[in-house]
Amino acid sequence: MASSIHDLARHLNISIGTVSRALNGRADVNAETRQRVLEAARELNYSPNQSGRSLRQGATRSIAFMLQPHPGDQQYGEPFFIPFLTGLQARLAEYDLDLMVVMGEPGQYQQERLRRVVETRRADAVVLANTRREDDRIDYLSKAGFPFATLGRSLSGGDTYPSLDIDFERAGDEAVDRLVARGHRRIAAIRPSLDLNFGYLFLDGYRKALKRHGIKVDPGLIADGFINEAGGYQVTPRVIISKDRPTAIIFNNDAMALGGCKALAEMGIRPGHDIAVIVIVDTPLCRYFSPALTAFRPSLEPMGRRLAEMLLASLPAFAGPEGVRIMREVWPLELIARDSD
Amino acid sequence: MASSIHDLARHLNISIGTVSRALNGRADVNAETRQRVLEAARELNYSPNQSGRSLRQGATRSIAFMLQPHPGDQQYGEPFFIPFLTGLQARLAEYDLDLMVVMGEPGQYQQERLRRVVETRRADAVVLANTRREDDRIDYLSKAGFPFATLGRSLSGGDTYPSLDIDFERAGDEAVDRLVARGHRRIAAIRPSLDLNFGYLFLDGYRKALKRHGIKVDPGLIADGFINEAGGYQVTPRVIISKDRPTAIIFNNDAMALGGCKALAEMGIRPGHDIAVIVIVDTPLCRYFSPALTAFRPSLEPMGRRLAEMLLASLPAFAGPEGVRIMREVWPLELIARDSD
DNA sequence: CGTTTTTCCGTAAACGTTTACGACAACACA
DNA sequence: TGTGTTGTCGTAAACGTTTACGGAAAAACG
Repeated sequence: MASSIHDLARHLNISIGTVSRALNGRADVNAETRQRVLEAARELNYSPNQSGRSLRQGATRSIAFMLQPHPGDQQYGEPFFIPFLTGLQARLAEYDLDLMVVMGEPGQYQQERLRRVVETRRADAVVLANTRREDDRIDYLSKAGFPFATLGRSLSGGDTYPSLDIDFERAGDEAVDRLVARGHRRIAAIRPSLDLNFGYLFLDGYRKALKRHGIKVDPGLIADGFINEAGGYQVTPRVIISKDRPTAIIFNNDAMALGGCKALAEMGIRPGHDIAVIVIVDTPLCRYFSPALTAFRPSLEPMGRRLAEMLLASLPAFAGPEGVRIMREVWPLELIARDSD
Repeated sequence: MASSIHDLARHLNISIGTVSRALNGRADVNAETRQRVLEAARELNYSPNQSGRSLRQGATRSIAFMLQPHPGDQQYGEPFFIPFLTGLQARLAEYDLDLMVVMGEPGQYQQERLRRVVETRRADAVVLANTRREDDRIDYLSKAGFPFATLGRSLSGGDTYPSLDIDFERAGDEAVDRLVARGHRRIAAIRPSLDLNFGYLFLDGYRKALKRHGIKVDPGLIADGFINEAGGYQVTPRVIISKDRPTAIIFNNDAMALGGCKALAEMGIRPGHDIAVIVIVDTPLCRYFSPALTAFRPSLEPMGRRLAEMLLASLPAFAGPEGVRIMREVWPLELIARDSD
């Protein structure tokens, strides 16, 4: 069934060394012999066995994508990741690299799974998602000297690895800008309570913009909640209760925004009429919600492709003539103005 | 850095054969030696190199999931697949199997990518999604004798492989039932135009239920469109235009439903008021749309786990004491009644 | 023609495992 | 004591590649 390089060699009456060299485009093989080898390979339907290759070369030609569902995130997961994954795997495929997807149990750190991938050398590098502010996965990989890149920034590990993130500061900043320009002064911010770094980045931008506009930051207008619909539902009333009610809310997560809007509805407060709502990361849900939610949208598929490139550029085996480069990029979001603000 | 079985052997002054047997729980090794080996393995932080293992055993311990985006399906992909993938990979992980995700270019058949996986033996089996009515991927895998399972049914390949599908016939049937019970007699059906099998299955159920209720099937009430929002938007007016307007529409896809509702809105027809709308496969979008769309919902995460089990049961290396079994299952959907019908 | 260079190819080792086989010692049994 | 059995381990081959090395023939050069 599966023909090996030995079959080819026997069939052609030459040595396996020559066959291998011919197939790999080595210079020291006669043009005619190469031709014969290639023909025979087609004829015998030969493809190199990846396990043999991996063993000899010490490289598996596959990249692991570590996706960690947030706690409570069950039914439909993050729509966020499919387009990112699409881009990532598309670019990797161009380099003949495979993509392994490793998920953790929802809400559980995935150190074990990560260790397994690294120690059994199932992948040549990993891509981390759901980056935490302090991320022990990053510490582990740095210490182990295992190549990786992250989607999202982290305080861990220094500048030793490529990372690509969305510009949450700027999004927070621009959201405030937009709201202030529309006359709002009391602007609430709702973000996830976990150690997810983007919650901090968002808040930085939010604070900075308020300060620029001479608006005092009111801690009563900032709330943290579980990063899902229930969390948004639960925590939103807290910023509403305050005597001097906000006229606008910025949600740092789409699911939380949906839950928040539900809570608002129950309080008789209509987004887009009685209160302005902006969501920092757009998903299709924002578009179809009623009222359609104004949101900041990232370019996920291009980001996936880009992070693949950045990761490869950091790997000696794939680095171009300029040598290994550690790149860090922060990408802007695009404001999609809809009906909620 | 990476310690091999040789390092262990040298460290303990025993042969690599014994080390391997000890680690693999073979019977013919002294209890005390095994203890020493296990300790040394922990001490030297040893994990078996997967490439070496794969090469020797002729098995990679990884399963490929072939996900093929539909043409035109770009920004957010199918929210459908994340929970399925979660379940699939969770169960596979229990068997220490990895999940490789292979996507095709949107709208392009992925034969090439599939051949590559099979011929270079990068995976031990594959799981096919987006099953076509006649699917050349299935033909290829059957002919090649490569193990696989499918999410979705197909006419290709006979009953030689495990498959798990949603009961689209019954969903179509029940949707009609429900609408008839509410007084509707003119019920339109909109489905994808591609060769996707579920479009046919749905229509079977739809026709069967109409017949049971003594309602003649009106071809003017059935339309095929591109399986995305634009397709639904484009094709929905066709069934509306007919002189004797339908009072209800069943959409066989969530994206098409959203596009269809947009078209209806532009014609001044309000779902839930002027026309009843039911969607066959629920996604979060249906829930947040306004009006919230009544829809049939599958249990995707359990289905993912189940298909993993079914695939493994069909593999000699994993089959239990009953031996290899080829299972085919069709799972019911749950009706989520909302506001659109 | 002799020497050097180039071209091309075969040999064999190596990557890290698993496992069939046989060896040896200890033990049991008659 | 001789024979068979059992327990434990070492040896070596094998999986399918790639590649360092060396050698033979051909070509180039003086």
